[in-house]
Amino acid sequence: MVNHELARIFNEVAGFLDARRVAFKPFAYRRAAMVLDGLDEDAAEIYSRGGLKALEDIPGVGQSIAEKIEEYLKKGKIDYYEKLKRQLPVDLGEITSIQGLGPRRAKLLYRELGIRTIEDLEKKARAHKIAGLPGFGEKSESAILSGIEFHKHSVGRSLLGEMLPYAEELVARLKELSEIERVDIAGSLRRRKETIGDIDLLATLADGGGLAAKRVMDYFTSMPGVRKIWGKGDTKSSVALEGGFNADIRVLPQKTYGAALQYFTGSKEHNIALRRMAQEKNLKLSEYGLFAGKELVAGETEEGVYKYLGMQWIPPELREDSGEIAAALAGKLPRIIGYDGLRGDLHCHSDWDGGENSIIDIVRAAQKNGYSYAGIADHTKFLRIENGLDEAALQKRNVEIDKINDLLEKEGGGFLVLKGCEANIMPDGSIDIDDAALAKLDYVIAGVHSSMKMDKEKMTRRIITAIENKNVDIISHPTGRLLKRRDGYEIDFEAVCAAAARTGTALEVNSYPDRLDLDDQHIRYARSKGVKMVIDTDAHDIRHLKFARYGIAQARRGWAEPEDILNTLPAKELLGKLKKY
DNA sequence: GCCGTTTTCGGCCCGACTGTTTTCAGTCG
Repeated sequence: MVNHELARIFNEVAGFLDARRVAFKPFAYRRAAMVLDGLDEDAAEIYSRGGLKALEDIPGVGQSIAEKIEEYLKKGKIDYYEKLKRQLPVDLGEITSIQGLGPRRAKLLYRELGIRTIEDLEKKARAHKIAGLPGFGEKSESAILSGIEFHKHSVGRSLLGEMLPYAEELVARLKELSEIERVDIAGSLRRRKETIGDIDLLATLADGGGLAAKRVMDYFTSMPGVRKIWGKGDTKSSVALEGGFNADIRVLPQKTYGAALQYFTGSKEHNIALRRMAQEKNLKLSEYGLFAGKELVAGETEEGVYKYLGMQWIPPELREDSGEIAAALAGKLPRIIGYDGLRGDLHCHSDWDGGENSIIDIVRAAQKNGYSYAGIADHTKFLRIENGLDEAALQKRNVEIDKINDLLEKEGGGFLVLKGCEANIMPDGSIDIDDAALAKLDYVIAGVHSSMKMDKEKMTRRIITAIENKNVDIISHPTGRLLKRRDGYEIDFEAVCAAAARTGTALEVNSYPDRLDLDDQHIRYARSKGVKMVIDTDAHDIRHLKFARYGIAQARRGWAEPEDILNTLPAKELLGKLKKY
């Protein structure tokens, strides 16, 4: 998939243009990057299918960008981008990933101090060369240093939402090989952690011959997208892929495949606890099987291993040594929500607030997804840049939704469009739009989108005030974190949960790949306090509806059962469970 | 650079916040 790389390049081009104060073009390049990133079809396929014309049919891609994509596909690089990079030889993508640094300041740092990379930046900041530059002071310098610390923790890990589709593509390709019987994703990716270090694949061979294994290794190390081969042996190979991922494959014997899958899925802590337990029963557990003395007693399947140890099979999402082993021994694992457990999405942005798709397009996509309702939660007026709707516009949109519901009824019913919004929680906890307008909606989502640097006490009071608003049913992305970019705002989550439980306000599990907010720990705490949740995608494009599985994964990691998640219910029951006033 | 119920040119990308400033530039959502 070249889309990801193209998106990265176009985002960087936008940054270079920003640095030179070029107007409007950066916006165009960023839009094209965003669309490319969300595309299902590879740009290379689109081009081979329909040439430049087909590329220009991509929303946000016109003649100029289409030609640059063509150039990239033919030459592997884009002259315009290379030229911009020569003129400002700075790793813009990296530097601007530090909070508070954008293209303009990156340019200044290069001109004044020759800073090109994060390493340069850290050196100069530690040497106190940055405070004193025009526009920089003591606070900027220490903010840069703490931004670098944050960056170090997240570097080298990729988002689940980037990695999983890529890994699934690898699995599909490997399955085409006649030598291969079975391929699985293992490791933290199988456990659906929110960020992933690398892709671990396990496979068994159809006939088990050594020659077949060699062919699998040859195939794996010469796949398109392989940038570098770290290692290549008879049963294990390791490669670096474009996009910065590493992937490993191991070929394993069928007889003990389950034990290997268990071992390589982890987590390490889960495995240590499991091995200790096995030891107490005079058994020995390793990737080669479960042994009583020298006799192999289980190992062909994972289920067999767990069963022999006297416990339920544990879903990979729970394997973190956080109580799942005791629960499995007692036969009391939670009946966690399934990946097909949602009946609708309550957080879709339509073209009314600048999203990509019309309401009817969202309906069709949601129907295709097997949903029985879609909630349209457009931004409200405070968020001007997101084209937030004011009272009058919201009312007009409601009329359109009524019309669409009439149409759906004529088609035979069975699908409902719900009227919602994603309102803004102002610094004092009030909502940016009139109560009367909110009261006309089926439900109201409210979220913090501004003034995020409040202290903990103020931010907590702000969110609780919103929770106590009789019109607010759901709090969106409750902690505000952005993976690999910034931590959430400071809040007293226990107090927020107490208020949510008291008022019957639901908290959102936002499925957007860089949010996943609430996270697994928060979900687990919230459900322990009886707080209801909804799993939403925050889709700005119908292609984002498929992000739901990342939110579901997070909920599973948080031990959530269907009863904890309101949008596992049919629309009528769901509306009945939302806050009453 | 893209786009078109303002249609092939002329709009589009606003407003709050922060830190550095005494009136503003840069960043962010």
